[in-house]
Amino acid sequence: MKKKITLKHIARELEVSISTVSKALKNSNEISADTKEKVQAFAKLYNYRPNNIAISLKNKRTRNIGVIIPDIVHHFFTTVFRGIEKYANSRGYNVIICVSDESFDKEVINMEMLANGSVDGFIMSLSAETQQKNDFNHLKEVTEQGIPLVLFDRVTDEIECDKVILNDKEIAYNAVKKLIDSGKSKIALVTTDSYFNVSKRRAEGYIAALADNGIPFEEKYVLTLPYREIEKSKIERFFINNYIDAVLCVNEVFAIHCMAAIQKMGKKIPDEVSIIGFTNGLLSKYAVPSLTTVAQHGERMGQIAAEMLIEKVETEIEDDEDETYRTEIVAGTLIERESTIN
Amino acid sequence: MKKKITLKHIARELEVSISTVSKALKNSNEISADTKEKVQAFAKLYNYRPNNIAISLKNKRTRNIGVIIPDIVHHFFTTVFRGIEKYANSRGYNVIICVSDESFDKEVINMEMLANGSVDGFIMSLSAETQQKNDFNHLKEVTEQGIPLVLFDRVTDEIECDKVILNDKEIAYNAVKKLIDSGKSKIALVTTDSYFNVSKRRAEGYIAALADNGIPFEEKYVLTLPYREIEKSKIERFFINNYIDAVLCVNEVFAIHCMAAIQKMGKKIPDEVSIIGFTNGLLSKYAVPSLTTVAQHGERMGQIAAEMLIEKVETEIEDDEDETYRTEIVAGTLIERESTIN
DNA sequence: AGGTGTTACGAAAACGGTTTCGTGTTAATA
DNA sequence: TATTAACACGAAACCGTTTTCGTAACACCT
Repeated sequence: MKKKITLKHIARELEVSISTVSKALKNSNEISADTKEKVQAFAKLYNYRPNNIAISLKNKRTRNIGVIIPDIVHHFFTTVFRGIEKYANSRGYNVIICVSDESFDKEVINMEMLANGSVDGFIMSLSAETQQKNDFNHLKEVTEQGIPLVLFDRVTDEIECDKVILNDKEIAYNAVKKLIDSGKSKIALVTTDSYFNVSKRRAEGYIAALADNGIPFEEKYVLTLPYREIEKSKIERFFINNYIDAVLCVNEVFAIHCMAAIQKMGKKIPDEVSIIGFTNGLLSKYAVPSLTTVAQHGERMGQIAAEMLIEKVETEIEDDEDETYRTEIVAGTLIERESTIN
Repeated sequence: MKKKITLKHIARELEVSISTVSKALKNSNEISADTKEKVQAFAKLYNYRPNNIAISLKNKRTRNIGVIIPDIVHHFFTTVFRGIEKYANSRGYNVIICVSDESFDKEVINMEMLANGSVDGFIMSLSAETQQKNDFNHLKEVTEQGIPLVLFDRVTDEIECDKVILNDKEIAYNAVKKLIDSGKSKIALVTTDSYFNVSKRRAEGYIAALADNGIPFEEKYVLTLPYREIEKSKIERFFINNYIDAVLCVNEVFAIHCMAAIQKMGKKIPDEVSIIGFTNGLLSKYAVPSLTTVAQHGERMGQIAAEMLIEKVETEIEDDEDETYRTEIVAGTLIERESTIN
């Protein structure tokens, strides 16, 4: 077993001091060409690599980014994560990931674990429970310690920090507009509980589009589903009890379920009922008929979040001047497929 | 901005030594009850938390696990990751994740980055390129340094370490057997290039099942597709040129594509053509007809991998006794849905 | 009074680096 | 010949912990 070699070993072996070795490896011009060559050759031979932990301790910078997301087996979050990871890596950062599993407590524990020196900053999307409780003290504590934080998708106004979100309202508006333009008027909204900010914003777009086109908003056309454990029968009843000719769903899985329920009733998609979902994942692409959907550009969101975070991490903030925070809005794209009329 | 408080701060404030503070916080009985109380109260008041990095440096243990996977936007890998993360977290470990993006070079770079003190051990699944090149020196170097490594799913015989794999051959055998039992005999295999060990093992099961049931193996019934960028026309031609009544696909996406091609020809699934895939993801569940598939139990695989790794990480190996390695085999489960005849 | 034991604490080394500053040696300059 | 500057290197502090070891102060026993 070859143990890792340290500066101390090299120094002892070459009968120089540790400082000399350190400087020689950094090509410092304090050190003679001779010595540098000797040290560098030796280091190369024994494959010397500096210990990251020691460097982190010294520099008070870990080059680690903490990412906290509600779920990892989830298309949108994984695409965002890919964007983060790619960009962070290209900048020499590693990513530590924690999954809150939609739980407030886990989110808090994970943040606290990572906040004690393990990471230089956080990128996160709030858990369902956190949004419901509306308790953001763990975020406050972190930012008060001067640790940068970037929130994406599931954000909150309560915390001042950089944010990346989709233009949820506008794109939902556009989606509904498209349904209306294709002749639909009995348009349902299938959504989650309103403590999801994202769903709330999408609902606003839905309502605005109806209003602007002279279609009355009807409460009964809104179906609210739990985030997990969807009851098929509830969906089926909804479509049986309401005459509906188009549906906007706030995610892909809801859309697929709606599609199944509608097809089960013997209605044709898109002619009798059109469907638009959110999250341009595999399901939308491979569904039969394929699903018109809002691409959220998760990878781009992730990259932007990582850019913003690293920017903050790497710029020393002067104590006197106040921080400024940005909210970056990514425009969704409506991907038109077979579930809507062209 | 509240800066993080350290032992030194507490010591100065309370006019005791750093060692006393450290011991007091650990409830050492070297310290008087009075002093302990004082220190602990102060620490609590100022919300003292020890610096992870300093502890890591001191203990030469990071409580970080490095996970290197080929892709993150991939159902199977995310489920495995979830298993790893859950278990690791419950044991007080954090997970640093790197994505090799199926590239050998990235895999090497990522390993080297993490091997210099950032993690206590690795869990990984080989990139496509690594399997193709058959070059595992980066793995050797890591294990030679005494850093534990657990390989899952895409493993190699070239490296001695703990491994977790699916019973690919057996479960493929069972799947094909099921197709045969339901009256099928023209059974196609849709697979990836054979440098994927996983595909190779599944092909063996396929061939064995045919042989055991007196069905001749025919090369022309094997369709090899690239891992990415699938050409639909190639699949369609395959089914047009060959009379086939059942298909075994080594993954879900291939299965969905086959299904589309078969349906396009106007053939009925499962009566005219039955399909079985691997990876029990959303696609299989929500496809129409829904897809019979082999559940790989990714989350369990992940948990087992994490257990094995942490076990190795936490047991000091005596230099004299040799290490022993295990290969844990997880039994897949055939989930029967509508794409096969019951 | 001398020896022994206990209690309660501090000094210092260690983990593996970086960096500042001091200094001995040599060469160039006045 | 004395002064100075450049060069090449080492000592030591520092990052924030843990842990070993030494010891002052006191009590107890003979």
